[in-house]
Amino acid sequence: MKELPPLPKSELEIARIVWRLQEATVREIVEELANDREADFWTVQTYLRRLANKGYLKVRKEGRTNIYAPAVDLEGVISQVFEETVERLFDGKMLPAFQQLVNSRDLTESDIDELQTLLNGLKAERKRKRGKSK
Amino acid sequence: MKELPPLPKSELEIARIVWRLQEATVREIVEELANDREADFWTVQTYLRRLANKGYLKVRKEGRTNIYAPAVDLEGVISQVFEETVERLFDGKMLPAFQQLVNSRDLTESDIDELQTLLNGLKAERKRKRGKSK
DNA sequence: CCTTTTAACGTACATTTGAACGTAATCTAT
DNA sequence: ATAGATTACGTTCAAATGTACGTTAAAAGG
Repeated sequence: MKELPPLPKSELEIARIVWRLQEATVREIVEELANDREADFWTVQTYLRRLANKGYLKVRKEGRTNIYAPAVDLEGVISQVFEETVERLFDGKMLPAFQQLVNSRDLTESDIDELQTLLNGLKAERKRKRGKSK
Repeated sequence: MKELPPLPKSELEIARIVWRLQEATVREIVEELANDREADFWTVQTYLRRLANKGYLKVRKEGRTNIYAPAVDLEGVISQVFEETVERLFDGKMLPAFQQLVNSRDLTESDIDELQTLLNGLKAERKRKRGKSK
């Protein structure tokens, strides 16, 4: 995915709501936010316009109301932002990031089992790929 | 750890160098940075002053030169910043963050084994704790 | 058709962040 | 002792970010 302009915290928060709703008006997003925090209609509207200008969202008009929808893939954006953080905090190294992730939580054995299952699946996938490439 | 003011990218970059060197002058940090990027003495100096004012670093003077040293624990700061990101991108959920971490890398089998070993150790630790609490 | 309500666009403002300088003071070299 | 080099502090500036409003226009209601 082409790298888009930086995505500050509040814009990311708004963008994630649009991704979750798949499309939304300003009013709908304001209502969604009201559950967590107070946000003026005008503020949200500005964020949405900035996101559209940056290329994260696309807009179509219905009557006088703008409908905002994702213009890029959520996974790609999350990946980009997260990797930048891992790079910045851990020089991109997975192990310390992973340690930070698990050590800061009270994991149950079943949580751990779930992670191990994931890793086993990854391992099997690597084996399959290697088998095929030989 | 008491929550300190936000730590922007460039300040974090400088702070990590101080943590690595354990203590440093402006000049030493500028030299350290020169390997990666161009940075004016004045710019680094400003960042260091901001970090000290925010409580991340402490300062002592030797002659006319300030020596900067960490005032808080690196782990605590990394944890705070990383957790904020996981909260923001994944609503604090470990599994999607973990998936993002491993799926964006070409992990070898030995990488995966290393992660498994870590998780096994964690599991054993959980068992020991539970045993003791009974 | 007129009035009221509400949304969009352009714009404004404060703070934060990235980046840097000017002057005074201190240290080093001669 | 003086000149040159270098550092600190206070300050400055631009861009980014967080937040919000005013006027115009469109839709809804009467």
